[in-house]
Amino acid sequence: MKDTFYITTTLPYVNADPHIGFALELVQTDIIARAQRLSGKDVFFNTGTDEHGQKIYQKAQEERKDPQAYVDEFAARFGLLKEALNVSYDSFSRTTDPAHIASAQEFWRKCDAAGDIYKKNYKVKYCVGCELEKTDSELEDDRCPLHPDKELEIREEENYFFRFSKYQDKLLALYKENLDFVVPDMRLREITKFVERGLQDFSISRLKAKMPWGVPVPGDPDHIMYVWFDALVNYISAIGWPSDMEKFEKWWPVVQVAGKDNLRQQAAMWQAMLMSAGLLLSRQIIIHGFITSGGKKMSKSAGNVINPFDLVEEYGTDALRYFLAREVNPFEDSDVTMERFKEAYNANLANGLGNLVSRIMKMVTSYDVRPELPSEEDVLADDQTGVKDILNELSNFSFQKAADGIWAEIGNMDFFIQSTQPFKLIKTDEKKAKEYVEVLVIKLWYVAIMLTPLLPTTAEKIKSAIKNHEMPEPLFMRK
RNA sequence: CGCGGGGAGGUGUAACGGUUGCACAUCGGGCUCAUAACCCGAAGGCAGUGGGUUCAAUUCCUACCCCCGCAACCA
Repeated sequence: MKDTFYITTTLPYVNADPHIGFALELVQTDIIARAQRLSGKDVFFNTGTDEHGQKIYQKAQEERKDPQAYVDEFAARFGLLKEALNVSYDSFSRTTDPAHIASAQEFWRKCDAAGDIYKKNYKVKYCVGCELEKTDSELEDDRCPLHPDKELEIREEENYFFRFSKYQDKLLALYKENLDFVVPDMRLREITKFVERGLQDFSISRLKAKMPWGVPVPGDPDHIMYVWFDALVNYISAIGWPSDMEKFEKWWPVVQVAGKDNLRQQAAMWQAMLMSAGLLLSRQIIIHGFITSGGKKMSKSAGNVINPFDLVEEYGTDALRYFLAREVNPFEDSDVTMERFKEAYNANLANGLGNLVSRIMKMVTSYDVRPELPSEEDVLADDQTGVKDILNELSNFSFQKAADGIWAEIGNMDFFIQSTQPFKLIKTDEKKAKEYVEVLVIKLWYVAIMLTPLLPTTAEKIKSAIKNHEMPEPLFMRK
């Protein structure tokens, strides 16, 4: 079995500040990456930013900025998530990077050589009121909601199209033969149904005269690649395709983590593009749900936006990681409110884990218990400790189940202290008391190792306190 | 008949063809090592509604009601 593992998030589009939905995707991906590393795999973890396209171009113009300066600024803001969420990515890909641009162009040539790219007239609906092109989903009753009294103009332009329709059967075969190609199941069913209904070729270029901010189409100076086409190629450009094929071969294929809004693009369009270019398909697509706030989609106007940086500021990195891993359903939409966050924080981190560490380490240090600890490597290799099971669950996206298992163990340990009462026994039977505390600290050692992918900093603090035989600072203060 | 997801104690949620589990909140008891934390116990759900399959359904099927996403070039 290949002992390398390549995983990536989607690249968020940089027309707004990072929000908690993307934080969810990053943390989920990071947990899997860390669990795989602990299991002994050689891991490559990619994320980055998608920086081309009309919306960015417009925004930059509105703010009277050079598009590159504009995206540089946003890329830096997304880069701050690395530290805020303590994510262990190996590569931060930006689609404006020259190597990526060259890769996207080579990819285009491959698809073109396969006969899958052709020119066609593309009809767009244009609202003269807004002076903007409109898509069907932006319209109400086939009219611009902002200018319902004005007729929409139909404008035509020549675009390049990708022969998506050609790959319908191959895609269906892929889904049928590879039942965990998309997880969860319901998303595989959803994409299968979608493809069964028939595919339309999609436009993959824009006129440069209208929208210059993108990757130039090879051999046609009048056209710019449509942002989707360019952005998807990042998954292979990030690992060296085509300039460093040795690196590419080492890591490809990829496990992709994406939101449910990205199902089609990742599980169908991108796979068809890979087929066209003659590359191996992705290994697996994991589709997470959305985070809602107060039962509603987060929006500035509703005033219910939850900013990941604010949560980290108030509760800390590991508290946010904990919440996203355990209190949020990895596949379904989940509601997040500040109340719920605080409740989960106090119950499980302050009163649960944090308090347990304090009570055990207090006894360890005052009774001077110095157990022999198995090495971390030995614990990871031992089937009996339950650590392996936890890592497996984390690798298989069962974040909640893994966390439930760890917190059940925390509960057991609190119960063990209560029922053996070493703090009382120390006065009458010192040897026995110390034996109990020794059992506890070894169990805590295992717990710390299990926690590593979920709460890396906290796990490190616990391990360090145990190894150094010292009372740690409180891990999570009550709020 | 466009596609898909969901309706469970005060709130939020998990699993499951055969005593509904967990967290928070509430009530009673215990402990003092600990972050007024921890442990034990109690109360609280006819599992949206009607029908069906089954020895047995919250779990499978079906109809209806309600909520939520998506419906392609919007990344």
